[in-house]
Amino acid sequence: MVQRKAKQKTKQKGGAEWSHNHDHRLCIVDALDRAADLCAGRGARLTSIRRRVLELIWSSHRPIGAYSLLEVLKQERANAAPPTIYRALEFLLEQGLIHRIESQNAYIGCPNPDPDQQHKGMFLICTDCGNAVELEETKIDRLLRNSASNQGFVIESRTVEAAGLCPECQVS
Amino acid sequence: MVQRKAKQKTKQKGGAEWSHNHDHRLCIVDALDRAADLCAGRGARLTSIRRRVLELIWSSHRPIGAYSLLEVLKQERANAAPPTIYRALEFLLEQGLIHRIESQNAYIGCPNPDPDQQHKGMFLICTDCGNAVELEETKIDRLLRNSASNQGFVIESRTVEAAGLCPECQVS
DNA sequence: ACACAAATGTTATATTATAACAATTATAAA
DNA sequence: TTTATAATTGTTATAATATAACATTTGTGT
Ligand SMILES: [Zn+2]
Ligand SMILES: [Zn+2]
Ligand SMILES: [Zn+2]
Ligand SMILES: [Zn+2]
Repeated sequence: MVQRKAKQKTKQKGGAEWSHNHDHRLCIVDALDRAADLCAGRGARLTSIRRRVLELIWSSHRPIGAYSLLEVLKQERANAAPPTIYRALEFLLEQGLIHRIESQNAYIGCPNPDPDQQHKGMFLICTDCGNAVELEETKIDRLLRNSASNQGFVIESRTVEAAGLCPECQVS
Repeated sequence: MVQRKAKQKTKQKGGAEWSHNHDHRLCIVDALDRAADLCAGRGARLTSIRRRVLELIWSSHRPIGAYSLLEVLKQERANAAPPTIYRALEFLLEQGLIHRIESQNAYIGCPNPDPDQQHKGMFLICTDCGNAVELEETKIDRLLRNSASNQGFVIESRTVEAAGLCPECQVS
């Protein structure tokens, strides 16, 4: 287990992400710590490339594209190429550490990776500032499963992405 | 107004789409008729290319990609090129006659285009047969809007796509 | 040290989508 | 009907996203 002290105390409240001025360094540190723990517990190897890509994804709360990541990574690692990024993304997705935003061909860190099973997030995405936050709405999930079930359909995975204006971007 | 006789009588019940053996010619005819009516009512021009692309999209209940459409269209119209397809898709999306399935970069016909406002569908997509059906769940939509609203977020559009097994593909 | 598997490097290519400008066609005013 | 105008389509090129295939290197356990 990686050294971590009083993680609970540093962890921020849910919804803090809409605040454009929160201390984002904590988001990054927490995400990398959780990732290290999860991978260690699973015997999965969070190599330096993978860790760095995860860190780059967490550089903001905005979904980021594969080639944007590549552009940055290339400055530190001259031989980085598309497969470098896509392999890291594949690993991080498998480990449930990031999610793919289908409507943007982009990737975002999962703020609450599940140790047991990987989940697919539900997102609110601001069309103005670009920030996205993950919902934890089991009710919606249940209702969707029920609707499907009424037609005899069994859901295995789902994509829910809502675009609109976050509270900070509604100048009113 | 295009000639249409007793459309109500030919129209199939909701959910018929999961039946792999329904009379799909009726789906196509209805879709093209409705499209013609809607466009006429709006002064929008359903040109032969646009109409043909819509027909090709309706050739099944499976989402179809732009380049698959192009492949077919090229056989009838030698000078068809990517812009030919993408312009038609853009028009059909604007008119609310088709939807884009984000998780597949593919397009599917809307079985119930709204004369007034265009909506974004919610889909159940079978991973086995590939068929997709559109849900009409206002409850889910309302719940999602409420969840967003609790965070001060205002939804403008949304993507809901659930993958799984349709009743016909659950061999059990 | 050795064998093996996993990860990364490298080159090429596939897939999806748009930009830019020219030519044609539909619409309606003169 | 002619003519002006806007909408649509043709055409060529390129951007953006993603994967295939195979070589090389690195990590892990024996
Ligand atoms: Zn943050
Ligand atoms: Zn915002
Ligand atoms: Zn049908
Ligand atoms: Zn099926």
